Amino acid sequence: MYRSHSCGQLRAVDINQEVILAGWVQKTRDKGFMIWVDLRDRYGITQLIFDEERTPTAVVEKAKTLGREFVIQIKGTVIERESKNKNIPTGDIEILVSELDILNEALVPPFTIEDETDGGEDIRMKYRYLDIRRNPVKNSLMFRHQVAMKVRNYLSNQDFIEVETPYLIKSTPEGARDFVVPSRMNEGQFYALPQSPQTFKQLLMVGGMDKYFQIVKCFRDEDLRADRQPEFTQIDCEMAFVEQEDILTIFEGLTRHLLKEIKEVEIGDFPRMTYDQAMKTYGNDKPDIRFGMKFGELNNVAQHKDFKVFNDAELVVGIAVPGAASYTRKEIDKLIDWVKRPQVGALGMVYVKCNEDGTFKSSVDKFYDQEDLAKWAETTGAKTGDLICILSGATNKVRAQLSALRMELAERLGLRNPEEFAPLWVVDFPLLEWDEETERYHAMHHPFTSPKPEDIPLLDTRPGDVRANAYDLVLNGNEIGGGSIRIHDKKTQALMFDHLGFTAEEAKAQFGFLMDAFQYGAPPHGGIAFGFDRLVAILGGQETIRDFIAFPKNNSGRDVMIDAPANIDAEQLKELHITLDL
RNA sequence: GGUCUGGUAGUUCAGUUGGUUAGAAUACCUGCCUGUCACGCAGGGGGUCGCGGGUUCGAGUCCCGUCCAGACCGCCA
Repeated sequence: MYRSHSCGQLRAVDINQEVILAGWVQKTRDKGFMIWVDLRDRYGITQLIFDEERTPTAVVEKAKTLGREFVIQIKGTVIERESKNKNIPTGDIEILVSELDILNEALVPPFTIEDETDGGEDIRMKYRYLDIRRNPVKNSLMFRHQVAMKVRNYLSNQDFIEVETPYLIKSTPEGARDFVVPSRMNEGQFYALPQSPQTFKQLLMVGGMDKYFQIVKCFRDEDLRADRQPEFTQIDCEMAFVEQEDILTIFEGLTRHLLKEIKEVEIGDFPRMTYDQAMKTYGNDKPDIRFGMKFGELNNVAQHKDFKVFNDAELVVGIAVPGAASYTRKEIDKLIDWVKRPQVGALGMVYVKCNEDGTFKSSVDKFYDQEDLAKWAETTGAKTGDLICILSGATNKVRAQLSALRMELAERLGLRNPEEFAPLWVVDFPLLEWDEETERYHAMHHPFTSPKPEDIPLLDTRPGDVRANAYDLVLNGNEIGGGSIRIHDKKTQALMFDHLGFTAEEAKAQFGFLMDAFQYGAPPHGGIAFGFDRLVAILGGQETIRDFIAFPKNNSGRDVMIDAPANIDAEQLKELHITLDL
């Protein structure tokens, strides 16, 4: 037997018990007459004591050789501490050691295994197995497990069945780049790893599985971000015989359940907002509604004077930044520099200070009088003490820019409280999106999303205005889920492929299996997929998902621990009939 | 593909206008210490200043190139 108890288990009631513990040496405190060792495992820390009078000399001598992260096993007696430690659950007791076995020595780790480690991101990723010993990472992984269990239980209780779908599937040109896998047995051919199990879950609906879910890995060969990994996990769901309303209800229920169970936050009905409303009010299809700073469009009250910049702009729009009228000239200049960075790309920013005495001071006083500025304040909802920040230009660009500014200011003003949760549904997404590069429309969601029936006539005349039965669940400014009611008949699907620029042959080659299936009694169906890593991170109060993934990739998509990707040897390439052209 | 920031001891960082032997904290090693728990005290070892080139009497510091890391933009149906 390696251990009778864990290192987080023993309490005052266990005093006088003989125990066997095993774990890692967190720290030794050698006082000469006495040695204390903090023994750590997943469950906690228990203090061991070796002393001259009560511990066999040979054992004390061995204890002196212990280094950080040595793996040891001890036998001893639980005793009451002379001076207790109120900071840890096992702080009332310690183990008077009688036997000590060093199960494995350890090199000195390259960083400290403590909550506040001295190690940087890079070194911790290289030695991720050591990083996982630290509480913040260990707890994040355990937290992830908890969320996964709640999701499984909830959906299972609602009659959802978890079905595994294949990872080796077929590449399709739409959407993200595929990771491809060469097939040895099928010369010159490649599998692709799924970007999502989309078509398979639809086929499960045709198969009558009715309510399906899967916590599943998905793969996209695109550049990474703090909240984006090339392999990531989705809670993938699909239901048959449902309308949009049914899906929103069930998965609002799931989200509410998670917030209640995990965060003990009770949330009523989630607000809903159309895509158009979200873009107009927040410049963004995933608005963070934990705070205000709603957009005020100022065209009507700002394009009647000689200010050319505004008069030439498609959109003039501002936000009221609470309490920011006190910003100095220098601070405002820095803000203007911030919006002019290439990442944001504004050409400039007009501001209005709403003074405590009710007057306004703006950067465009030359053009506008107090009456004008008062209207701006009214439109943006600015109060005295606020600073109105105004951008102008092409509608889509300006909205994106002002949205970036809004988020940045909220961050700086501490309005993005990670313990506050503000979910909402964004609905009525456009079906199609114009792609400048390819100069054609492509599906905003994916090509299986159904258009709103009443908008179908617009497909030929104003394709950009066709709305889809598509919806996103947004939490604190993050898209945590998205889905749609799918097309379930061959005719509509063919119509969609046609409008997406597929020839009938291309559509058949790539999605013929789905079109075929639709001819054999496909039920109406729809679904949703949640970004599980992101959901867990947000519930855990973080924006970066890496600490919630056991072995994440770095910014360049590398696993620095195992050093992947890597070259393969000539023999493997030959077997796959692949020659490299580098 | 682009913008920005960074790379100096095992680790996290400081390093002035270019100027003596490159510092601090922590980790590590040795010794001391009768209740430690961020133990304390004394001492010690530890550096290809990412890499390559250039300017200069002299480069961690300035210039050019390059590699790596991070954040963001593009991209992510």
